[in-house]
Amino acid sequence: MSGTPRREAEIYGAGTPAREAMERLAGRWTVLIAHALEDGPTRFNDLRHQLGVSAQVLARALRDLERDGLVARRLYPEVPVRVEYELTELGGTMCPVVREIRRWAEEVAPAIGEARETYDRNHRS
Amino acid sequence: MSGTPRREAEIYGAGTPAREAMERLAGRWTVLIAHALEDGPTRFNDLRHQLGVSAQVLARALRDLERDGLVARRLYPEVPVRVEYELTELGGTMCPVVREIRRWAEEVAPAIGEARETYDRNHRS
DNA sequence: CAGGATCCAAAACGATACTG
DNA sequence: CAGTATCGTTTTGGATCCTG
Repeated sequence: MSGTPRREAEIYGAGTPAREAMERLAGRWTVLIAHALEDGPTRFNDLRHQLGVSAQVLARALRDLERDGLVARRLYPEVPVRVEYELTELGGTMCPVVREIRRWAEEVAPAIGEARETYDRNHRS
Repeated sequence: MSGTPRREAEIYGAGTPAREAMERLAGRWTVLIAHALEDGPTRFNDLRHQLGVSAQVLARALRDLERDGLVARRLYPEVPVRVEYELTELGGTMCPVVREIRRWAEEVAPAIGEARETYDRNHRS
């Protein structure tokens, strides 16, 4: 299902591989998953719990990442089954970027919260 | 490093400020807008054309960014009206991060494209 | 030109139920 | 445990019309 659902205007770099890669990183779950996998292989339900996301969505996100060669899926045929996800070498290149994003987020979170309050206070109906 | 079941850091739970900031940066338009504004103030329709997005969506994205104190809106009461958007000082802190993201995207785009083709070929229904 | 208002289509999400 | 299938809901984006 996650084939090529993209079809937008052809501007700037839209449609180019670089923009697609950018949009992948900017995807809603990519950064969170990458951050979670940074510490090593992680099981499906662990991931699910950490991100607070439904199995449905997580499965699809992981499949998309696997498709892009950023994440590897490893099946251990035990009983019960164990499946671990880990960053590929390519996926590992996201780590520094993700770390930057996270650092930025922590740094500006308070300021953003303040700005938002101010905005809401002034822009009330 | 491997085999160490450290669960030291629980990922940011949904609702925390840091995660919210992270999700804002990971938002679909934030990075693209930040990148466009990096070169200086830009007009609404310029932005619109560069991103290839509808006025509606752009307006909403810009308003959200303005609310978070990342972007400033400047109105020039000329005829016709001119409105320019620019990064605030807070918003400017996104630039290094965005640059990193973009650099990463360009670097891995070919590999991702290849991985995707391979995946699709092997996983063809 | 810059956007709000409205309506509509498509995508994303979540909950539940079910399978290997 | 690790998913898939189905369904209903929510979110998101686009198109069109309209205003200052």
